[in-house]
Amino acid sequence: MSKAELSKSPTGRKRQRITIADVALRARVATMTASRALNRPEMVSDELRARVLQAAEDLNYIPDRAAGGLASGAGLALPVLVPTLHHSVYVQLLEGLEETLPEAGYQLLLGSTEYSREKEEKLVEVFLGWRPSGIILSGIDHSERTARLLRASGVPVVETMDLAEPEQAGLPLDLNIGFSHYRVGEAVVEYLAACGYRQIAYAGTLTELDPRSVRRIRGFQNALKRLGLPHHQIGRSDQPSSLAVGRDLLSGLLAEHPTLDAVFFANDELAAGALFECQRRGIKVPEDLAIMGFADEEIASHLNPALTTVRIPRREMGRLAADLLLARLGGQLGPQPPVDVGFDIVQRATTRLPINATQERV
Amino acid sequence: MSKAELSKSPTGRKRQRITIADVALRARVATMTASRALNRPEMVSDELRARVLQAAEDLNYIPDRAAGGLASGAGLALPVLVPTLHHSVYVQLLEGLEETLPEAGYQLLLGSTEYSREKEEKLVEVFLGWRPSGIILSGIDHSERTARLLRASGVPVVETMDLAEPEQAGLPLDLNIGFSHYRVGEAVVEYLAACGYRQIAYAGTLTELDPRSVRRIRGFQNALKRLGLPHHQIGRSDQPSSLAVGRDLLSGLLAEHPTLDAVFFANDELAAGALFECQRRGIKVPEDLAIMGFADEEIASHLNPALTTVRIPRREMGRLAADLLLARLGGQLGPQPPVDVGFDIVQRATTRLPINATQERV
DNA sequence: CCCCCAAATGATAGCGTTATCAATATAGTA
DNA sequence: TACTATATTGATAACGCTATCATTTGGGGG
Repeated sequence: MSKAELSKSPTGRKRQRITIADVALRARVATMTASRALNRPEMVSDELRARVLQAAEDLNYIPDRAAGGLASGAGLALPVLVPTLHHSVYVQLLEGLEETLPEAGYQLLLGSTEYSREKEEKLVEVFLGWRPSGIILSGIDHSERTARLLRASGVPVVETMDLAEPEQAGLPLDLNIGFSHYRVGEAVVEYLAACGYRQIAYAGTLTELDPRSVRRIRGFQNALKRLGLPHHQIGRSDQPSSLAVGRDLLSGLLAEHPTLDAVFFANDELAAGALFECQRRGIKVPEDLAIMGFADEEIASHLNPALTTVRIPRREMGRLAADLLLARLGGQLGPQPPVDVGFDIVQRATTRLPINATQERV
Repeated sequence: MSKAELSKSPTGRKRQRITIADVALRARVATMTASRALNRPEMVSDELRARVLQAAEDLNYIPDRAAGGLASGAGLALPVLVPTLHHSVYVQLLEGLEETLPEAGYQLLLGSTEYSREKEEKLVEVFLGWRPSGIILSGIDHSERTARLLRASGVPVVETMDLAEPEQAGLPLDLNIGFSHYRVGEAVVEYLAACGYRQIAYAGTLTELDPRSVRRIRGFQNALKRLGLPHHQIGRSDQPSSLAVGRDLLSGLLAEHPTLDAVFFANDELAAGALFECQRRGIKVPEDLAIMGFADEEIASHLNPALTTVRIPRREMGRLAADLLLARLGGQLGPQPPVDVGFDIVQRATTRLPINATQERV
């Protein structure tokens, strides 16, 4: 293919990319016909379509999505914001989204907020510049500006991994699918109490910063109060969660409250770290101390003893979020109430069996 | 702000987005001045700049990156392809990239290939449509079409996580920073042999499909041969790697080769699964069986006993890849030879100490 | 006090596509 | 055979932004 064959720009601006005009030229058709041959094959005769396709292949033509989007007004991008990629929960949420969205023609743009509202705000601002068709957020707590920008943009929003309660005025922003962290906190206490534990602690990271932690702890404390159990034992760390932090949290709690009989960790990674520490110290689980995790990541079922935890349907949440969004994008899905996907307590071997209960699941 | 204040389109095409024209109108300046006030503040007088910024804020204006990119010819996107997000290795590689690239104004677009060349090809095609400034790939093995499209596009490419050897003609595509999987295979065998192990097995997933595995195994086998050790023990699985697969691989290998004294797993997750299985079966590690992992993920140092593994500088690799790419994008960085970041064997407690050696690192 | 240069601002023309509507060709109908 | 409905194809004008070049403004030097 010679340079001469390229369509040339009248002005002096740089010009290098193979454009649809080049393809059309080579196929001896109008650019519009080339565009149609590529995007709406059924509108073009077999012969021209073949010529265009061949020309495109010959020239290694790749359509410019930015230009296409500009012209058609169609959205191209679908940003997804997650707090971190270090928890398999979010990776699996993504997988749920990826099952449907890309094949519907949307490009997922990933951003991680590191649990920071400021970062989230910045990312939302950046991504809104990419003509998104919609946007998928984790959690329902956002900065005022984030909410304003999103509302002003008119872009459909899906908030996942948390549930807006009816009493939270103005929430959710738009679509919402998730589960109640408050109720997780409650349910865990109820479960541990049913197993006969009395000195129950909570241990987590970013306990003040992450609103989900805050609500989980609130549910946890309220349930303790309701059941007449002590409620002052909260292990906190401002580090991002890791096995090492789980270990430290356990050490800290045991140092302060030697009489603890159960600890609920904010995720399985922390719980696993704590369990490793117990192994090292010779603390028997669950005889000396019960441990519960959260999220049911793969490691939970492989630990020795296997970790009792809370299962959340994250892949399913991703799928449902995708479905909701597609329905909205497709047309006539109006405002929807929040969808509660719930959660289950997965009983394994780091807690003793509830009194009057049989094993729920392994 | 009333609808009437919006600049209006002469034709009947849909029109809704707040554009820079709206901002300019409100600030009573030309659109070009508004553009400059936003992008090259120093070129505009204080007064006008203030008016424009205020107007933009009032209108919740968000610039359309696609349009901007189209007009300026500047690249906006920087796609990163990784095989999976389930291994922290790749997440940390990403973190290394994120340290520099976003603040240099580039938007990272993430794609996961699931170790499939076909998926990679498709993703490359999609991403090339996004006017990328560059593109970052994992591995040096790509389909013929992938290579052709990339070359035709003229976009700078960085290949990471693997190293093109001089004898591999035509490789790398462009920039390359990584380490040699072949030499990892060799080094592990040499290390285990130095510890006195004789019956050494390799266990991994996708051992035929993933060229990195293939090369690692080749290095492994060649070293065995060179040292006069048996070389027929390879555990394979076609599942994506997981703790469960690690456990199964261990069971399979032990069933077939009861005399094994050491197993090298293709990653730490597999090794951890195997270790959990040993705990369950009462197999003593390293007395009855030595286990080695690969990648030095966080869990390695927390397992009991702590896992001997191979450390690869993935965050650093990400940083260096970013630096290389920025240098290339910035201007005059020409062709570069592959950069070898190397690897280290991290000696912990799942292998016995090498004869005539002291502990390297904990 | 006039001229020239630099700084600031504005007008215009694309960037690569596609929506829209006009033009042409084909086929079917009366 | 003339005429209209239908299927293809083509020309043109946006989409929202910025590069480029023209115009206006404000001084400093002669």
